[in-house]
Amino acid sequence: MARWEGGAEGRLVQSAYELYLERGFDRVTVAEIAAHAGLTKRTYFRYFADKREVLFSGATAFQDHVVATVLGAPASVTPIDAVVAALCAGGTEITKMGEGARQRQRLIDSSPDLQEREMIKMESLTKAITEGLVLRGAPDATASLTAQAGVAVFRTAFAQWADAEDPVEFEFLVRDTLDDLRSAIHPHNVGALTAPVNPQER
Amino acid sequence: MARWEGGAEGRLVQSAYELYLERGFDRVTVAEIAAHAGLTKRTYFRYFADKREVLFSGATAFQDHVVATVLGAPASVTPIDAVVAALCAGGTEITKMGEGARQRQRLIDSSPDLQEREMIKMESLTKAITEGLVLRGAPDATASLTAQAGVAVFRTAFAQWADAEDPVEFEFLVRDTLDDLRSAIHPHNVGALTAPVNPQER
DNA sequence: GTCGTTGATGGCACCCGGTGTCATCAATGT
DNA sequence: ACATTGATGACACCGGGTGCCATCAACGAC
Repeated sequence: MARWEGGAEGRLVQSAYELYLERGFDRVTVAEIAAHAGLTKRTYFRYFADKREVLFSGATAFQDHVVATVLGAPASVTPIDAVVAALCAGGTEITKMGEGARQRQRLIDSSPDLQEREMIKMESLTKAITEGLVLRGAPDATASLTAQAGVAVFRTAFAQWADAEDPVEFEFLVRDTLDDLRSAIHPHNVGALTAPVNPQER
Repeated sequence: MARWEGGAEGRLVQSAYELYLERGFDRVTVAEIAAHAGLTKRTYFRYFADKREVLFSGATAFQDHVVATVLGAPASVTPIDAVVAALCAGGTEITKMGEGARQRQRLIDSSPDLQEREMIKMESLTKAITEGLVLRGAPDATASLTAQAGVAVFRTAFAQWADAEDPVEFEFLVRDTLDDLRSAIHPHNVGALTAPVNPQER
């Protein structure tokens, strides 16, 4: 029996990754994960709220780290730069996990259920960053939009990193992505919105 | 028996809204929704993939409409303006539902499960818009970031509309929000990212 | 008119995710 | 030795979701 051998939570995480990667998320039952870790289904649900949460155990730590970095940025740094820098630093930590991080991302991308969960984690991250920016003195609307933009940059850059064949510096990807976003949003033709604002019927 | 009375899907949607709004999403069972519509649980799952999907039956139509509007915009319009104009037009249609749309949004905001589903619908919308922009000739990265920015603007503006006490013109909210995003992203201090890129330890 | 065919529905058994409740067992302190 | 505490197991239960087959109305062919 593995009972009382300690490290139950870690064993559950390990078992979950092994089985999910081997068979796919929806072809594994919670009871199997628990048994593979020498535990039972009931014990699994004492550590994780549901079947998906075991893959997001590090999410709160990541979020707290990012928010702390935002709050620690000098007041002279603009909100968007503070957010992007914080996400860049946090993301760089993740990329140090190397192939493991890529595997996890591929696993999440393979299941709609897991994508849903990742989306809401990103939403939670966005809201936390927004609060941090408000604490720094930014207006509510600015804070929220800045957080959303920063997270969009992070997601895009991280997806590129995970897809890349050869190892890439995450920081460079983030910088380029932020530049891309800026030029994509830049009002080349001022007032272009006003004229064809209602081209409804075809 | 309501069997063979037709309009089964519509009756299910109606029943779901009534019960969800009355008791809250997680205090209603699918069997109850079906019974309230004179049908059975089994029939419910022939029309909707799961318990949540009944609240998102119009999502694909909205998405298709937005994408079609993007594709129909003149080539002279910039991607971001095309996306925002399309989402503005689609959103204006939704706001015509009035209090019903607000009720639905409050319902979704009251349940994490429903928020997850809404997130993935927004993600689907973002991907569809991205494809549309690529068809218009935009580079992949630009298309994706533009779509994400546009959807962020839409979400922010719609949330403001749903929260507002007095009736507001959705188009004005969208315009203001896009302006806010632009100024939030604008590089006031060029190069601010390079210096404190790694303020990790506190 | 009767007879197949078709499509929508009901009924039922089943699996699995998730929870409430209580029993069990090891470690620890007195 | 004994009580306490905390983690675990065992079990019953609910509800979401599915596979499979039976049933029934409508419709067309003859």
